[in-house]
Amino acid sequence: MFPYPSGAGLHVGHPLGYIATDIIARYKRLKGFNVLHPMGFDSFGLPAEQYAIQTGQHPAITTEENITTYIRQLKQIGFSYDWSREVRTSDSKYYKWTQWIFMQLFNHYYDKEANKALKIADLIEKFTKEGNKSVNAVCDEDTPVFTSEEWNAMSEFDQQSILLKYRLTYPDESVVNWCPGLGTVLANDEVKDGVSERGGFPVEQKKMKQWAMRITAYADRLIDGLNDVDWSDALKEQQRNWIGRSTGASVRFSVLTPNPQPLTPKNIEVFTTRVDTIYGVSFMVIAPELESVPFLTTPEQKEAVEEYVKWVASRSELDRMSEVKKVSGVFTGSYVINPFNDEKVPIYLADYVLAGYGTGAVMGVPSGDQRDWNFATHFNLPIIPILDAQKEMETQADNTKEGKYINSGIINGMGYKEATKTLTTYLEEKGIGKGKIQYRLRNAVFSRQRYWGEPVPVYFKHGLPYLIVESELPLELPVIDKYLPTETGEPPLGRAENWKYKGEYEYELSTMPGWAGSSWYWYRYMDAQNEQEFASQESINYWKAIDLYIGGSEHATGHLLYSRFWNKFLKDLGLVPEEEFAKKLINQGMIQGRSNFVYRVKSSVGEGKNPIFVSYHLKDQYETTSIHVDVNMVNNDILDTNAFKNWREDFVNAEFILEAGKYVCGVEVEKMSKSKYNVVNPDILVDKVGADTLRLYEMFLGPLEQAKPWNTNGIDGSFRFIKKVWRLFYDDLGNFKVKDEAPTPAELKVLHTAIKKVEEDLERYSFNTVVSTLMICVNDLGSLKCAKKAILQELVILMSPYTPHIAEELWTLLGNDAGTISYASFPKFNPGYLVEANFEYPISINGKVRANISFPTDALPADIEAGVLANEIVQKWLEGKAPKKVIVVPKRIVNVVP
RNA sequence: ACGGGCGUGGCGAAAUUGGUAGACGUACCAGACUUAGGAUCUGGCGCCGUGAGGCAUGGGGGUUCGAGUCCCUUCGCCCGUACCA
Repeated sequence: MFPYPSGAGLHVGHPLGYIATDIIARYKRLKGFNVLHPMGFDSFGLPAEQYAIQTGQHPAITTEENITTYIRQLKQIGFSYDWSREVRTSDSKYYKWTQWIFMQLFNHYYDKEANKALKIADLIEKFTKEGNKSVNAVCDEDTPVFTSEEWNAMSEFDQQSILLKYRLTYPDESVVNWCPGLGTVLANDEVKDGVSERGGFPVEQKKMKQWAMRITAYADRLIDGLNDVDWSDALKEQQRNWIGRSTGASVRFSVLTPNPQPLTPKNIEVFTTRVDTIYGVSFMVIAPELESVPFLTTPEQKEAVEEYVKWVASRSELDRMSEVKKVSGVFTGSYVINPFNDEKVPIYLADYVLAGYGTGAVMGVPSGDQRDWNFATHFNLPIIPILDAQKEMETQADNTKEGKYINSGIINGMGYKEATKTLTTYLEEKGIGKGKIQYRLRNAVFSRQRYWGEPVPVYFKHGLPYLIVESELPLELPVIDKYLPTETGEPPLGRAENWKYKGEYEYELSTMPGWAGSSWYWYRYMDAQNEQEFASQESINYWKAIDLYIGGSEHATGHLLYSRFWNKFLKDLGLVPEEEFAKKLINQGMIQGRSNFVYRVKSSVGEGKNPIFVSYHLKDQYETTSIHVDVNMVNNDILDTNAFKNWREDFVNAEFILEAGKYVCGVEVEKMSKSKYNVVNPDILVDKVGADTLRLYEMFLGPLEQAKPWNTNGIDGSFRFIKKVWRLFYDDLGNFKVKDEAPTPAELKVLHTAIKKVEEDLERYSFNTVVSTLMICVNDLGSLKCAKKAILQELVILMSPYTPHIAEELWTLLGNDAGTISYASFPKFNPGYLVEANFEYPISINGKVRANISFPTDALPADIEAGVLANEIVQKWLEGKAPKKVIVVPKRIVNVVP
């Protein structure tokens, strides 16, 4: 995943995934593959704009500077990127195509019959010929049904308004997450616990006109496609939950109110996943936020209802979440009629029903749902058992589906499956409901009231949006002098002079969200310079999709979902070949900060006193204050006291109470942040120990997927490895000692054990164990005093994915041409060199093969042939040579080449 | 509450399908070479035991010739979602 180029530069957590992909890229190249391993920058975004607001500096300038830093840092770590393919989402040559894809979305609708996106032009043709009755397409709920005559008689305005209900991107008046602190709207995945993910500002619900993406059209394919990708279960499950598909039925209840008004709804529709419990309905609950509430309220209940609605509105998101268990609600005075048994059912308001999900109305079945049971118990509503297997109705609901139905009219005596089918059929026959699939996923808001993003290639005529002409792309971001919203509350683009299409029509003033540019960028890598297409068909069909994608799991319901959506859309258009854009995904674990502390003795603070710091294990003997200390002055938790004295003016005269002559610091794992002085910049490490050591160490730290605190305590080991490798080539006096002699079997064994292990581990993306293997190999060769060119040359190739710099240097020292290390030169494993491998023979117990007995080949007495009974072999072996150890390995046969 | 994952020495961790648990690295201890060492090399390093040996993968139980690995149960931790009808 490409990075957002932040002002802080690369920190030590960033390269983790990049090192891993670089290793795989280099390894695959060694094996002869053609590898596309690029890098780019997600360079539109909020921080650069916030900075611009504060300083007046144009975001393009800050972004450019940051990217320069990033590139310098990345190059320093030695990534083998093909920089000629670099992309930047804020480059107009790039966002031209982001805008182009937006236009395609505007020009397409989702056809349920074809189960793919089709051209709006085709839809118009259908409307002209046969209206929309026969059209089975994804559209807004309120889309009217019309005939071809009606369509053809419509004004341009009305026709365009209707088409907007079908387009895959459309302006929509909807409730959005408005963040006053940031002055923009946020997507659901950008809001965490009622505050903005970035900045932590409060977020409120507000009705606004916004561009939206009809991602819900792809809900099913987004769920189904998860079966075909090699992603972690946790991540797939997260996406499934986010999409939240539930299968059930919608049922329409007719309203019975003593005081009907013109705006009183005639029916209330509910969605239920348990239509089989319909005979157990004893009340209905609707969300207090629904517009129809006042029209369902009787005069007697008016006061109570208004009070309740007010109370609900006054409660913050946090209050609501913390009081989930508490039952609250109020009776409206009105009723609905259960269409199955004509029972009169009271309508209540309660805040456990969400306005935003389904229809905002729920049928209450206390016998089958715990929340409904709580509600019914609280308000003394009847609890009707509907299954003969249900029991203990006095203490809790029973949501199992076992048993036969009772008290249930047409489904009495049936089981769950049959009942559901019968009821759904009945609903559809009578026209009072239907089988329905409900999603939690909302259409994605696609506008940000911001400057630093892609302009939307749209202008407005008579209040309706029109696309600009394709040849006019890119629609470049205009220059403005201030980055705040206008005085009238319009987005910053409202400040741009002459920001009008053909000098006449208003352009869209909001820009695209951060995820626009990142939802297709991997295709641009395939053909980064193309000016005619976002990438040529030839290059797309050659590279197809991402084979290995590495990045944080925080993108589960954002980038990774939107990218899948856009990819499926592009596939529908026949522009890309694969349904899923990333076949294999690894979520790298977050690198946490590891803070170090010093402990200042409280009594040493004050005028004229020198501050005294006490070492960690002695601190309990004093009253102390713990102070964050810069981790860059600490090595293996031992403080560099001189550096510490020079760190801050008030510490110049610091005194220390040491233990064993050292100052030991305390440790805590926290988030990496400047204020905690625990941010480790890779530059410092590269200076100290070199890029190869950093790469090696980051991989050695533990499994890639695992979150772990950054800890440089073990980095010396990786550095020592590099030095040990060097000593295989040079003696203590600095003389080159490699000789062109034939390797011994022992040396070959060491090398080939390593080749086998490295290859196996890299094929299963076990990055950390490879480092161990390399270390063992170098240690063993050191013990053997091996300085044979044939061995060392292969070793160099083997370690080159991890430590490319030193490998390249040693490669040329061995007399090879620089740069030739990368071509199909991965050493071939020869099992014949594993001369100590065991032979295994089956042992039978009670006539059944239960085990194999194994022993080393060199212990094999000469007169034994394969196939002789195990017991006999063991006997002969015992006679021939005393065994050190006998290992019995059942049900396992290893093929060995002696 | 639900979903996903995890629990192994002082620490980071290995153990690919059930098959010699703790590889490798750190830290620590001892020794060698050294004016010196934050260099290098050698040896030791799960726990109990002088020893032979015994006990050990959060706890308890099970399957198996054999369990860190599979099953049940329980405790603890992390991540995600949160009244989704």
